[in-house]
Amino acid sequence: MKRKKILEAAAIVFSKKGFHQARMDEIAALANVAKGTLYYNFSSKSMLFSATVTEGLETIVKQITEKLNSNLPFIEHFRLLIEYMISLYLKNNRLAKILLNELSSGIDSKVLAEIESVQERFIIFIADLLHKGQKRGYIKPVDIRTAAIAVAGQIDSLCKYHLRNPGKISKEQIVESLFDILSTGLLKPNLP
Amino acid sequence: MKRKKILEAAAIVFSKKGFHQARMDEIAALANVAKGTLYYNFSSKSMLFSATVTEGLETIVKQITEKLNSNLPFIEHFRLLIEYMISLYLKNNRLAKILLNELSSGIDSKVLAEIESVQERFIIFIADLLHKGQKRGYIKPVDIRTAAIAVAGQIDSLCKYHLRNPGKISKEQIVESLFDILSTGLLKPNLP
Amino acid sequence: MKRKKILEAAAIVFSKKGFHQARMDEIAALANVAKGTLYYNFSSKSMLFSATVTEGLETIVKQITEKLNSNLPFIEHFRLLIEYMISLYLKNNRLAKILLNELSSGIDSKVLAEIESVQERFIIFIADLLHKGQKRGYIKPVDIRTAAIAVAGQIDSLCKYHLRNPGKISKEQIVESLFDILSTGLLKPNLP
Amino acid sequence: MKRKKILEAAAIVFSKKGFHQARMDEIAALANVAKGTLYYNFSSKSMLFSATVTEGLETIVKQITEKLNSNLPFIEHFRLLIEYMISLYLKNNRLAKILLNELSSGIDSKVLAEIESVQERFIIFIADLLHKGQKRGYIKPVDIRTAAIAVAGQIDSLCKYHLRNPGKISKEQIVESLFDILSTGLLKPNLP
DNA sequence: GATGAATGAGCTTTCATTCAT
DNA sequence: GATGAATGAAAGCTCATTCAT
Repeated sequence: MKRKKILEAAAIVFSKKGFHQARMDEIAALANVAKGTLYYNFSSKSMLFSATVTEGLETIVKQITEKLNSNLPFIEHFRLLIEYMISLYLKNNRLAKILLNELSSGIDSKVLAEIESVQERFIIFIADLLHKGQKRGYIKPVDIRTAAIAVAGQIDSLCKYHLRNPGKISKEQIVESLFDILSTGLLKPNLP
Repeated sequence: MKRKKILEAAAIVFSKKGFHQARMDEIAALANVAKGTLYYNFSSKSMLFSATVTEGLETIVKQITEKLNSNLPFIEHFRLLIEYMISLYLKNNRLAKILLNELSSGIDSKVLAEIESVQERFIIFIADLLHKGQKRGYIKPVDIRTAAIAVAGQIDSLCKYHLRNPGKISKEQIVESLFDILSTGLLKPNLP
Repeated sequence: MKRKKILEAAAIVFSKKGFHQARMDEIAALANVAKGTLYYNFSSKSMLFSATVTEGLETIVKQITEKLNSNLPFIEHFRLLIEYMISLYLKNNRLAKILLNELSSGIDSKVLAEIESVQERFIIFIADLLHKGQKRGYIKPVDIRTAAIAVAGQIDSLCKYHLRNPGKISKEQIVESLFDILSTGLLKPNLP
Repeated sequence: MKRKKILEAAAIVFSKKGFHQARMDEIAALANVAKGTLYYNFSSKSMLFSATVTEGLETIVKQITEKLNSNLPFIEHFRLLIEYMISLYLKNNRLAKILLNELSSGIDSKVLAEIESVQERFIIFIADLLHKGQKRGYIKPVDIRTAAIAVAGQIDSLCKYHLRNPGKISKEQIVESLFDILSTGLLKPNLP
């Protein structure tokens, strides 16, 4: 029905403009729906935003989890994770942007908390994957949560750059660099 | 005179609220200046934003450069860079946030280009530092620009997390983790 | 069937909120009926209001008339009238408020005329009772219509005050004061 | 300046339409002022309403008090009070209507309290006058507050009727009837 | 007969910008 | 140079009304 059309339009507009710059008029027009219909389905702009983000994360996490149920050696697993998260970001970047960025002031504190919890769930999801690798002896004894945040930050900034400057870095380059840096770091081995 | 007071107030308000949520009223009040005075000194909100960001970067770059003119061994240099950028972010996070984030639509395209170029200059600044390390044989032959972006992304996401969840990660932890990951990566050495 | 449920709900909501503040949603919910059903039974909000008021007055007038068909001495009759109108107002204050107050602009002029005529009928009803007393020699030769309006006004303001400030004046006090003032006035007799 | 023009326009519109039906657009147009100017001078519709009522009462009370500083015999004083309140109502009926009527739900509770306190002050003002008469032996030992409310109610309903049905009752008739009823009541003296 | 999802005109409010002083 | 009262376009939201089922 119209609810789904609205959520799709909302994801597009919110991710392009951010919460405050997004206009209900624009979302309505894009969803091909009257403005009142937005409010018939969602009680406010904040609630629409919240729904957009929440329902979006479910989709993403489900997609990643499905892909990673393989039984590859860990390194391959690790590379796949990076590759897949980047693919998802670029394909789905509307939501990713929101997930990793939008925390402007001025949103209902209730909704703000909802968004923060969604972000937290995403970080936890990455941390879980890293944790498994650590238990199996593949990952150094770093703080897992910190590492997860760092990974998310790198993905975000590289993908944003890619999207902002089309052509300057290819997707493959991003995956390669990220995998390289995350695997063995930036420094040459055997330094004094 | 008033111009300086305005820029200081603008930096505080813009970084706390972002471009669109910042209100000229608030900036004027904080600068202890009449609203008309903002327009006497800057032709529009966009231009004030542009000036704030540009003049802010100069300060930051100058501060970092001064600190890094030492003749330490590269590894120490590298650690210092990370440590100092994080300190600056946390101290000065107002501007850092803008530098690393704000790219909302709705800004005059002229000003948008200005902001993008400021961001680019910051990336280049990091890339330059990495490049020197590479030439001197300390850094692996990765793509320097990609690495710079990744470094900026990690700093951004870790610092944001730190600010959002006071107490969960200490500043020292951030520096240590970042240095560790960036130096030698996440994976244990000597894996098959 | 549903029509009656709607009218009951409408009386409650209209008298609590007044015409303009009452919402069709609320009436429908209270009547346990879909919003469309309101429009199936009444062509518009104005017509629903009109029906609510008109059918309400009939009930009230019928109730008062029944009570007053006694053959008491006029003074008792008069006191009873006052007492009963106040009881009705307080019990039924939903409609009374409308009858005595609601004349906001913005109602269809047709409906407005209907309401005015209902109010007029109520004033006439009181005037009739006074007129009978006058014919039988109990009431001074004042203008009957004016007196009726004054009586209605006193009842209205005292009851409103009673409802607004629970506990400050009891119902008995209202009846007593009103009866006293209306009977013999405020001034002491035998004044120069 | 514009503040005064706005208050005048607001009094006209609020009293004609009531709080909820009054439109900020209409007030702005009547005051010959841009809509934004309303909000430059008053923080919200509710606050504008509050200011209109409060500042209006001051004027009215001042006017009545001035008139009543005479040293006439009490009966004349009493008649003058009635006559003057009615004149004021009819002349100034915009505010009087608000003072005696407007208590719709949906106003900020803060403002609602303000209005109620203004109404209370008006009742107290009448009660004071009656009290003086009582102390000097002119008024029967009725409950003063109740009497004041009854007086206000009569004035309100008679004046409303007068305004609604131009020509049916003259102003003099209203004064005469009210004075008569309030002085000696409706009943003939010397009844069994 | 009855429903409720959908509508859109119209409302209050915000805020960058202007301009007379 | 500096002010701040005034502006008006544009936003979020409400709600009587309609109509396909």
